[in-house]
Amino acid sequence: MNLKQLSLELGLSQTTVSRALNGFPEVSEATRNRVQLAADRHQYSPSTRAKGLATGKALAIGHVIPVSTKHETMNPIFGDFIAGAGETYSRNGYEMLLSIVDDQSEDDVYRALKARRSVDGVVVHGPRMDDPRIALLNEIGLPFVVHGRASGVTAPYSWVDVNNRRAFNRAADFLIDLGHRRIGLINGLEGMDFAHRRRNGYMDTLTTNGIAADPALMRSGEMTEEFGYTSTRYMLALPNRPTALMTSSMILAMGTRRAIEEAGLTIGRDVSVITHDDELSYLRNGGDVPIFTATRSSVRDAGRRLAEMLLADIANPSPQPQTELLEAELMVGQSTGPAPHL
Amino acid sequence: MNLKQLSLELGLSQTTVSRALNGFPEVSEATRNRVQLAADRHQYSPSTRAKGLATGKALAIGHVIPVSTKHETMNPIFGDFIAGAGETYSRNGYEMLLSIVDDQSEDDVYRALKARRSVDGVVVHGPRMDDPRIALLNEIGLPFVVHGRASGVTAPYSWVDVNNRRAFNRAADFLIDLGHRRIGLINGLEGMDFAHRRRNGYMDTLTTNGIAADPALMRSGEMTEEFGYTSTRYMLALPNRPTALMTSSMILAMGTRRAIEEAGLTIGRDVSVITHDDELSYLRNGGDVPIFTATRSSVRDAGRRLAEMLLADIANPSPQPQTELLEAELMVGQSTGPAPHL
DNA sequence: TTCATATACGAAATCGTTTACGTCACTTTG
DNA sequence: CAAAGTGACGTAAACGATTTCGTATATGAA
Repeated sequence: MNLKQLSLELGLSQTTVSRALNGFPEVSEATRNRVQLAADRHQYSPSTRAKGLATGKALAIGHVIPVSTKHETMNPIFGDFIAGAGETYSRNGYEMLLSIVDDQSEDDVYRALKARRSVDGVVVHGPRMDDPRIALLNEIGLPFVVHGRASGVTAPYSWVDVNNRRAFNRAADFLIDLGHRRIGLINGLEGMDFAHRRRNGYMDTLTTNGIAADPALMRSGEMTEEFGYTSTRYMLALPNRPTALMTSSMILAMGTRRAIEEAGLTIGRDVSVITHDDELSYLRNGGDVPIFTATRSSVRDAGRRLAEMLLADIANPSPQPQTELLEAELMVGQSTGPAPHL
Repeated sequence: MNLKQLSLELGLSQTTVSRALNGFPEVSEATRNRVQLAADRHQYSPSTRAKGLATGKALAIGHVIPVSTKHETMNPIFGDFIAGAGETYSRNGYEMLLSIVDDQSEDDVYRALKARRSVDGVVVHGPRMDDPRIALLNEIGLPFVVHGRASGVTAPYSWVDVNNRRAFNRAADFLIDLGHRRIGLINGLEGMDFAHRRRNGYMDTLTTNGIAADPALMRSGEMTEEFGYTSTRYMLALPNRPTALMTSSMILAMGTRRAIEEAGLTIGRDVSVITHDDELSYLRNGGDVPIFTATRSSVRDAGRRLAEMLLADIANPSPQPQTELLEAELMVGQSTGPAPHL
């Protein structure tokens, strides 16, 4: 069923039918009702393609998900993030276009999305330091919001981010208050901006408290369970092993737990662990009492907020970019305790 | 840059330019080259919307991801699955449209996708037993392929699935060969078709070997780490506790491991564990020697195969549906060993 | 020479919407 | 009572491609 057929059946012009359905004032309430009823009856929905052509809007947002070429690894937070964003989109009549792309040819994807006019805006995932995508998107004039920030990029841009630095400040502070002095950090890949900020937060707090950062206690890599395991194993084998560990994700923390238990040690007694928790739906950090003490911030919520911001900017573009910094709360769980006397 | 501008600049008609770029024979090689060069120079790409209107194809595939309303849980395999499918799509010039939807209003989404003509086909995720979506899609005439199967649905349909039954047959056999008689199963939600098949595989093998299935040793629920933990904890507290456990996912297995270790037992010695492993990129099951003995089947690969099947069917529709059954291989790891004498 | 046949290109319709202008019959208003 | 609104609807031109017919020129055969 298309507009022409519908208007023919109603004995009205396409114009009137279109106006009736889109809520324009110059149509009487009587006909509007008549049109609406007929539309419902035939389950009429305007073709997105035709509508897009006519209005110049795509009514779609693009998400470009980078997949590391080396390890074919994709960030597990991604699913929950788009679940949040998707909610907002469908509530506003937008669709979500997904591009999975190896980090090599990412530029081309953005250019293609622009050239083919298939989206009204895009979300930038997993920003790295000095990320070139921001300049690119500004250049080609495609509205965008970044999930995270890109240190080193001076041009203004919109973003939604967690206060990674403060989160890791607080986590480190908490451990130091418990008497820990040897604190390890198992972090994401160096180039990733969030990893950079977390490390800064961690190191700041150490030096503020007169603790020298030890390179042997700082590892960064792909955030897999295995990396958490091997890193922890390595650190626990050090002559002067850490009494506490901070990890950048629940998945890493699971690997950490495996290594700690394999070494015959007990979490929260021999080794304290604090992790960052994105509140992934299938990795709930326990019930009332969290398993891991964690800096917690819902990535699904971030998706919602970011989508709202992007849609708002598309609806009426503003020259100055919007930003939103989400705070992570520190949830004390069973994985931390006073520093042991080694 | 659009077609009109490009053709104007070249001093050709839109027809010729369009034909040149789409590889039609009735255009000389000389002009074709000239056109191609100009198109590249201006980074011209046809507008998907206009192209879609003209051709009647959307050049897009829809993925409808159900999110359980109760627990807001989304299946973690989803990310890797679409990573696989996405590869195939972009190689064939297709785009991927994502709809996150609570399992209540799923029907409406399919109808809307059809009515608005925004996709050429859809992928059905997470089929349940007697899944009504298959009948619906057949009724509204939208090409689709199911990731998994739906027991109880008699109408023919295309699918790509893992041989869940055989996988769990083999896992149970392996445990029985090791001398285990008390074998627990921690499975996905009852209504899910894969869970049903896995349980059948498990029970078949038990009865074949003269072991009565014990309801206390069979749990099913959302496949979260926590469910794995609580289920295992419960089973280990039984008077006649199991010596082996089978779990339906790596995430469940992690919870299982936590419970086992918390109980002061050792995996692979006191309690053997076999899990199904979808080869999620961030949950690699160890290196050369797997951590968990597992029935392994790449969900990313399934995504690739399914996408190819769907595109093929769209290109030239065939009356009889295609199906592909992927076998899982049993990888022996460190989590299994001979049954202990209790 | 003449007619048929390629070859290479163009004019205009088409896809399904939206929307800038009309238009026409009734009120108002001075 | 004539001019000016206004309310309710219609005509037709976009939007940016593809595609169905044509058409002009060159080529070959009769």
